[in-house]
Amino acid sequence: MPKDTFFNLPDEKKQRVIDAAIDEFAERSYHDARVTAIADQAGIAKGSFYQYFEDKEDLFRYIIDMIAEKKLAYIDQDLLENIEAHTFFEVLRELYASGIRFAQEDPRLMAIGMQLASNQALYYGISIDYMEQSYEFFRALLEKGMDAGELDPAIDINIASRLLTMVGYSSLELIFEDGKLDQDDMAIVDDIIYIMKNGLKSKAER
Amino acid sequence: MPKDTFFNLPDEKKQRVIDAAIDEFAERSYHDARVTAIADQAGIAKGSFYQYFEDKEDLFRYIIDMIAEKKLAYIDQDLLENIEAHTFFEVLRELYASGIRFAQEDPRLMAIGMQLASNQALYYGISIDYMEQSYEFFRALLEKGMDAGELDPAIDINIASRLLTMVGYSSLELIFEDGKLDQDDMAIVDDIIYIMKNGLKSKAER
DNA sequence: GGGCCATATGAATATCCGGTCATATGAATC
DNA sequence: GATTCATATGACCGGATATTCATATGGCCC
Repeated sequence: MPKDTFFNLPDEKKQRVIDAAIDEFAERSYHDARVTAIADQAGIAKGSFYQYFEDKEDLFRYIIDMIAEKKLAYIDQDLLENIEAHTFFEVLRELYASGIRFAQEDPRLMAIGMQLASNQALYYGISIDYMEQSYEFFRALLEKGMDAGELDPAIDINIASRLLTMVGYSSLELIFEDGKLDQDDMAIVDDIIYIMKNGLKSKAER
Repeated sequence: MPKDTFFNLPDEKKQRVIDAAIDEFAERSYHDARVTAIADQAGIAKGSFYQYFEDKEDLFRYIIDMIAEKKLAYIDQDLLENIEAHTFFEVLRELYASGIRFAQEDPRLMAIGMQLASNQALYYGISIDYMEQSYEFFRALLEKGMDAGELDPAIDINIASRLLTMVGYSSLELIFEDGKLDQDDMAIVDDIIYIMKNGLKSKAER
């Protein structure tokens, strides 16, 4: 947790520090990110940094928590509250779509999130929780879909929940491959959903 | 390329260096991996390290190439040579299965491979076209499967090839979460193949 | 003005690491 | 035993970085 000194800062200055940190962590891994660069870009003295945060990790965790919170906010709240009124695949589509909206809004946050998601080994304690949360969410969603008869009962829910988490991240990687985002992105999501829904097998062979 | 001095080493000593390197690169990212730690663990002087390799990157590439080669060897060669005689899903199953056999044999090699595959951004300057190769392979496989009428023609081959690559890696991550899943590893592969083949949708709704 | 307190500062410190180099070793050859 | 050559060694250098600390600043209350 950042120190009181940080929270007491004028909003504008606080924001400068947060912005500088996001820039640095988006460009470099946690270990390679430099406190000096963050302080410089924020226009504060290096010493001040340590008046605000215990250490580098303190800031990193703060930023990660902020990203997680922000990402959650991109999911259509109305849909989340009336989840019963939607089909499994509608909800899945909205989840993947919200990931894309989030990435479009601030690619830096996505870059940080992807690092965390894809390289857990490097961030032992820090990332596991968020992954776990995602599994839990998908598990609940899959169970509901199964109860409603929407899903094939032969599916293993544990495996499917992990698969859907990974596929969600894959979609973001796919979309970011060319470096730019455009309206075709939703088409990619729909292609992915199509595969997850119907499988690869030709209809003739079913 | 390592220097001649390295290749002239007695096998036992060579192996000690390789083992130490694998341990270090499995635990830390390329940038965080320490030449000193590798030399120490291998029981050689730091100076000797530079008699064997140009620099850290030289050793890293050597290890990566070794892993790629080893991984390829885990794929059933007979199946690869007679690929025409097998269905798409048979080949897919064997590919995923070989990944698992490889990971079981030496988890350290998998850890290094996963790092590379999932986060090339961390290795600025060291571009390794590992992933691209996998896409290409899956693309060719998908095209063949589509020509044979095994696959749904509505599938986007580019997207599917990336998805299959990612899902392959997901399966490895899945089997590494021991204790959470009470099935044996090949059963996990079969569950994943089932989903990729048939999709999540219930048969009643098709 | 003077005392108090939170905050700001950046030079200094401590640590770590990749890579170099002068020197040592030891085996083979004559 | 002298010479040569490949190999081994670890102290050392240069650079980078996180963190500390003594000092300075500036607002606030009396």
